[in-house]
Amino acid sequence: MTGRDSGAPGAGRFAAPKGVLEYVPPESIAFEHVMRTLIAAADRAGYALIELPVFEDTQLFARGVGESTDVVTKEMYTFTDRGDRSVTLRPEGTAGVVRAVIEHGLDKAGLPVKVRYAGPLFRYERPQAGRYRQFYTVGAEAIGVDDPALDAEVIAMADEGFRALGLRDYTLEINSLGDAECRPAYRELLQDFLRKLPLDEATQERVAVNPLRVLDDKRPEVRRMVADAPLLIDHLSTAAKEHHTAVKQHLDDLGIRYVENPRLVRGLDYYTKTTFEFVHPGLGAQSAIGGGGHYDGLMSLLGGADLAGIGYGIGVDRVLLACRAEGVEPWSTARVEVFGVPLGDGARRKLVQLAAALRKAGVRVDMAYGGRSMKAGMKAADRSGARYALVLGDRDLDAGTVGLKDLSSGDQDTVALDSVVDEIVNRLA
RNA sequence: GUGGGUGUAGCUCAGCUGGUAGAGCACCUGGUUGUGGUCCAGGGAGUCGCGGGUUCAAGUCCCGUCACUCACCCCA
Repeated sequence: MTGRDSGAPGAGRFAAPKGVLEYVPPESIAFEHVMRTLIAAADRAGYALIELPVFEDTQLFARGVGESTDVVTKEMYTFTDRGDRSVTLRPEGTAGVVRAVIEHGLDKAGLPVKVRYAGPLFRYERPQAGRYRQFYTVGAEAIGVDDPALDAEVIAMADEGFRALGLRDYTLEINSLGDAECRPAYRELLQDFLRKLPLDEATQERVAVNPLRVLDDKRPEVRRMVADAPLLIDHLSTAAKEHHTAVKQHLDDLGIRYVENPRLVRGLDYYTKTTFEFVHPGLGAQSAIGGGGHYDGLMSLLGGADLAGIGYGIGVDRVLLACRAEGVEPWSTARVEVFGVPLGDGARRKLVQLAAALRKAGVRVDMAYGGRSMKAGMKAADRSGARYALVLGDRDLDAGTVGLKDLSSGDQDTVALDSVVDEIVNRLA
């Protein structure tokens, strides 16, 4: 069964691949609004677009994200191309950005390097509410300067994006994962603790390869067992502790509310010091609408200079779910501002010209096509969400006028054909 | 990878112990020979996910299969 889908409605037709979300009108309007709003927040802080491939050398992710992570061990879309290279659809954004920064020497031209990106990520998982195999993120990274103020800036950008959309019911959680000085010792301490617990086999394995993640287990029985586990926050190095304190100070200064979650661990190995997650209750079993953190070793690990970085990834699909859950809808579903309704061939010919002229003037315009009745045309005008209908018949044409109807009030004025573009531009201004 | 739920019109769904496929919404046309959002009338549209079985007869029962969906695990 390749490509065909005999189980889909209309058997024998093609269906989208499993686990992908598609945005078709009118939902796509909301999707695009969310995406643009999130991007705009990063843009205002001086993060420039970086446009990268959606697939990379498999080893980039294996090494960068971490061999022991779930993402690498079981969630990558990996395939061999015709040149016998192993490539992988990007499961996250940061590794590719760091690779590109190194490859193009962006870190040689002044620090920090501040870039943003937006697009699809891919993870081979069983789909469910808020979790898809192809999902959309908006991300930003600041690389090359190790300053808690940058951590705060990145968090504030995400917060600002959510706020601009009108979201309220989310919570910012923060934690510190320590640094190269304190993390190894703590790791051993934690392993010693965890090894004494009667954990299931899979979890014991996790204790061996990635013990921090056991702290983040959702299962109540595991939660109970690790309730008394030593926490990294109590074992931070002086530098990591200062960094953490400074980040919180900045957040306080900015009036950004947060809760400290000492068990917040992220699924990717490269995080150090600050980690954060924005959680929202309206996503089914998922919780994070965005998250990110600080990474000290990733640049050098991937062959670049020993520079720190901080970044976030925001899930556009999940933010949209959050908007729906909160009932916020800050986008307009109006496709156009003006809709032309012609009656007769001469009128249609003139309206085609008027539409073009209005578009040239920056007005969004559509019109009724297909030579149908005026009633059908008005119906289409109504559905388009336009504020004004331009009603033109051959009688008006002879008189050199056109009907300009306000679709919400129903009032209609007669306007001279040669001044109607100016009239509309003025009214919309 | 493991488990639950669901597949009937474009959408949301009804369809009882088997008996000739339905509703609402949407869409199209007309009522209104040049005016939408309300109302009325009419219309188009479904291999009832797919395959097999039982039966005189299957949307309905049985088996298989596929898909979707929710959840576990984990994350955006």
